[in-house]
Amino acid sequence: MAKTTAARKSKAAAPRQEHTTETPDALGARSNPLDGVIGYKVRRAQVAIFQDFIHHFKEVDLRPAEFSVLRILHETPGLKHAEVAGMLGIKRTNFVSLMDALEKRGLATRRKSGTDRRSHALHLTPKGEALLGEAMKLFETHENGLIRKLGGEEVRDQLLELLSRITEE
Amino acid sequence: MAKTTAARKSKAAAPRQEHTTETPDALGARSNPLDGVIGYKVRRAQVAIFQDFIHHFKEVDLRPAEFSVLRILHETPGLKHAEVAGMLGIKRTNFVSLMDALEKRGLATRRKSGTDRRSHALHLTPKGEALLGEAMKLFETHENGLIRKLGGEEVRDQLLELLSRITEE
DNA sequence: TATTGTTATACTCTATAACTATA
DNA sequence: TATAGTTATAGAGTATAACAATA
Repeated sequence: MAKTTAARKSKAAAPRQEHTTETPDALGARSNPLDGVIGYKVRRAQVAIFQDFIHHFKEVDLRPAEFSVLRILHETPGLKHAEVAGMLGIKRTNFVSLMDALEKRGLATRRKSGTDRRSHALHLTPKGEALLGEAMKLFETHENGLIRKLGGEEVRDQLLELLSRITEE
Repeated sequence: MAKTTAARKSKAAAPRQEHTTETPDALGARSNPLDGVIGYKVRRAQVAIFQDFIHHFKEVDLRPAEFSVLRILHETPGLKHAEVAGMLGIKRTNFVSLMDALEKRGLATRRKSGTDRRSHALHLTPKGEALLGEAMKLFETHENGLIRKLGGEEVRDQLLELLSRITEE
């Protein structure tokens, strides 16, 4: 691997394993000084995963965020806009068009809440439940492909745990 | 529902203790069915890292991709558009405006190549080298913060290795 | 013919301000 | 006053088609 530029000295105790992977100088991928950069690697992985997702989900025409909304509303029906947006990690203002699209396709609905007439209780329609069923099969294929690449479910769990350390605070 | 989201008892990846955070059902962060999804976690981590990057790089006004270009041209001067774009993982057509901005700020230059007059040899200016020097210090701070969160450089290397398994193929 | 840089364009994702209707 | 949903808008990031100069 590429020894991130200079400073790599701190904590002399850390055993420096040499890791002799001779990364090939392929087409658009010559070895570059970014290979040891966490953000770069995470972004490249995210792009690769989302592309694979889109590829697998072509027949149900769902993007990652849309699929996530369906899953959330399936697991916890009746949530409000702000709640679902929060779980997705997007602004509530950007959730509107997302929910519009799902409603327009007849996959989800907004019901006026009885307790607070400002908010909406969000639910899947039967058609939404049916499409989610289809989508879950495609998701299994997609996710299992990733798990296989990683080396199994335990490695997957290990990766998720490491990523949580970055996200948590 | 998901079979993949089951079994979650793997031992932590690295030399780091159990960290008994009883994940609070905080503001926009109630426990949700996406927590075991690789793509979701990777995306959340990527967003968090980039936000932290932007925050640290405010005083040099460089976004991740721009900083990456400076680093690449510092390490390997004379590369062509298509080569740098390939290392960044973006289309060459989208690299043009990125390079335009760097050139307009006087940080990098395009020189006509002698061997192939279609292409440009890209170089940093002295001003670009100087700004990169400043930026590298900010980068160290940013990156060291991530490494500390992860639990050390070995854990970082472990994460990079797992992410490579996804990207490689 | 193929490739390099380029323009134009469009679509997605994200971010901010301000409005409305409720509370 | 504050909150939930909404609209409008602007900025990045990414994708495709097509063109001129050069190979």
